[in-house]
Amino acid sequence: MKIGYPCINQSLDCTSSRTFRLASYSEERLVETVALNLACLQRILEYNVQNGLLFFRLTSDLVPFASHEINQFNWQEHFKSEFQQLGSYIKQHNLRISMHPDQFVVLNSPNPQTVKNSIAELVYQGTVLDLMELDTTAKLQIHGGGGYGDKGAALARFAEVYHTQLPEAVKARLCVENDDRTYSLLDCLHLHELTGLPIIFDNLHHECVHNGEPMREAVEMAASTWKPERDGILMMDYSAQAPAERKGKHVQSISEQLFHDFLAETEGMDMDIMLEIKDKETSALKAVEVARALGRL
DNA sequence: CGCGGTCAAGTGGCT
DNA sequence: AGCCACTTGACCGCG
Repeated sequence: MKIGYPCINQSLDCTSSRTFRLASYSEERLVETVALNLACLQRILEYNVQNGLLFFRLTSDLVPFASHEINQFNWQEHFKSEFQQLGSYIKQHNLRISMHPDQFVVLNSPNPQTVKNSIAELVYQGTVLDLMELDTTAKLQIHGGGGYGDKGAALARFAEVYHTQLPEAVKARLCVENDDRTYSLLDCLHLHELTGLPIIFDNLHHECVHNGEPMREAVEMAASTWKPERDGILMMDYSAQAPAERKGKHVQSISEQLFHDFLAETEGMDMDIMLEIKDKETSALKAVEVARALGRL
């Protein structure tokens, strides 16, 4: 089991998510920003290794406007050795890596332009992992997309796009996550049957939208969709509901008791856990302690 | 130099 | 009908 946090480290004085406005786009600005982002990413990875945080999600902002038509620069070639060195460090320390294309990536949209943009974004993020020379256990996680009033038809459209439009390099890394309002675990299983995509499990989303499966059973169902030799072990997002806030909103800081309870409920199961909690590595470090005390790490 | 409106992109639930 | 949240704030113009 590996534990981690997404994208941003609040203890360091750098960010790998630097970007700029489209209006101020220039090649010079792009090169400068990517160089700073990659340098910061190396520092974050070193922090993670030193602190036993072996699972990390790379920010989508590593290369600003990477899938936008304004960006015609060959950043892949220009930063080839930097990516390769980052990948080498990742492999050397046996880190698990994921990326999470944002809400604009909708493979089942009725709008062909949206689908096209979504695929371009997936190609970009897959390319980052390819340039790092990571195997296909490094994943790209997306949601099912919109429901459009007919989830069955929407999932069939997703599968159609998957089979006819996605490059193999993307398909090999893609996984789909249950979301907190449209696609439940069972809906994702349906999509898994249509495509073979592994399901990345989110416990808080499952609490929001489910079909009565107890937590342990739900984790087992998601885990069964991962082919160990291709996908590695189950990845999951862990969070808890922010008290007195809108349903699905993430807590500020981990409840060690709730996390302990979750680990107890999934005793004997192996998975890598991404903590989607506002205070980032602070909670991740606490989670590592809880897992260690239970002999899970 | 700090504040706050705005930022490439989609969707659906809530007010 | 418009706002908000989403895996994550950061940028930049203005006072």
